[in-house]
Amino acid sequence: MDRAVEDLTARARIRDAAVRLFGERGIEGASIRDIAAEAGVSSGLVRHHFGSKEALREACDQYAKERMLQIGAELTKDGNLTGLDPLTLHPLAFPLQLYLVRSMMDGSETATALFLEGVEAVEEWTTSFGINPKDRRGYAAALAAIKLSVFVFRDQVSKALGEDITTPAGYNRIGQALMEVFTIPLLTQEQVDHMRKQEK
Amino acid sequence: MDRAVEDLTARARIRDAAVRLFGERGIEGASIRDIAAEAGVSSGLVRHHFGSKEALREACDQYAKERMLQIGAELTKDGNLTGLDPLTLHPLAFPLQLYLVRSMMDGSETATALFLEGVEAVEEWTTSFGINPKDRRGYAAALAAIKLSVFVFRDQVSKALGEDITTPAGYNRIGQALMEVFTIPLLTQEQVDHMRKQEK
DNA sequence: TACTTGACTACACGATCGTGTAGTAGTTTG
DNA sequence: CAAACTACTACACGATCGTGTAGTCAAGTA
Repeated sequence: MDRAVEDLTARARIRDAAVRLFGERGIEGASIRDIAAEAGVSSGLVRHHFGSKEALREACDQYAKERMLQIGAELTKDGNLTGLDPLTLHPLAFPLQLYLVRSMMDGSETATALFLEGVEAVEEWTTSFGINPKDRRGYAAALAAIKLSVFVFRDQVSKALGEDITTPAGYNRIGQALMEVFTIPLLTQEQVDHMRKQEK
Repeated sequence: MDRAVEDLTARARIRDAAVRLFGERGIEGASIRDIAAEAGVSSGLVRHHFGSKEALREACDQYAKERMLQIGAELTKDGNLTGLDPLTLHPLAFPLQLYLVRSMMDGSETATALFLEGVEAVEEWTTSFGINPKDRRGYAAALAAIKLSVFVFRDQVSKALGEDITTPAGYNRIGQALMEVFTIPLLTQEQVDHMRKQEK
């Protein structure tokens, strides 16, 4: 990050603090006073700049979405990312993802829209790479959810691995493991068909 | 469910209401008064039976974990489940999963312990089925997280599919899609190796 | 200089939170 | 029969919540 914290405007500091605290503690769990303290301003200034807590949340939604798209564009431009890479855990995206997941779980439309865009991106990716599942949409939705899963349960996964997956080393390890999931076929088509008949 | 709601003791009704509301709104988002109203009792009775909100949460943790293991045992006993089935979305497990995920995100040790047990179960499953990833532990952790992913983003996935995945029809559809993820290899081993070199 | 405007703070408001206290009704127990 | 215990309610407490109001201060503008 090339921006020093003290160089940011108060409004930006508030927004960054809100994304962080909302993401860490949930929307209900982070108070305006907490956010103001984190940003080093009075609680009244939060209201001055954003009007209400709900409006602050929407501003965070918008900002997080734009930043995520921006970061995604930059990383894919360098050509070192495929549609499957766990961009999710990239240091720049980390607090934004944390926030967006919380916001999704709280029913945010903006965050949900970003998920849907992700599904469509995966859909196009499978098409262009010649992957043809029977239910492309369902397949893409499952993959989009999977891309976020390791992130949502980062604490649990870290504990299982005995290694913090938010560090570069751990991030690489779980990334490799995730790749292996997509490399080793766990089931044969016959098994899947057999299961389908059994289910209801 | 063979138990009628009105037949449950007040304590059980409170616990069920707490699991439901904690799961839907998060721990901070559900007040003791909300839970009491949902259970049809006074807020004082919640305190009488559980002592404090934190103690109520721990009781819910314990109950949800036991019920999940119980349900899992019953379903696998019938022999119509493999280690990969999205038990996650089973009607019986649904509110429990909802709660456990929220509890995990709030740092619950009991819920995290359940996740770790899930990782170990997947580890044993891969071993007995002759699946040999380079990092078995990491592989199992990724799979454990994936099993929960579709569930966490059920609203988003439902919206992407235009079909509620908590209904039997939608549940089958996303289940099939998830199976396909494990059936179609997305990457070759060479691609994975190539990626590994690129990363850092 | 006088006026406006935007960033910012201090403080008080009603509501709601988790919790504490006191007490009632019904059953059990000696 | 009296004492004890359990399930349960009503109500009040201090703290904290989001929000509202009033005002300070600095910069720009006519």
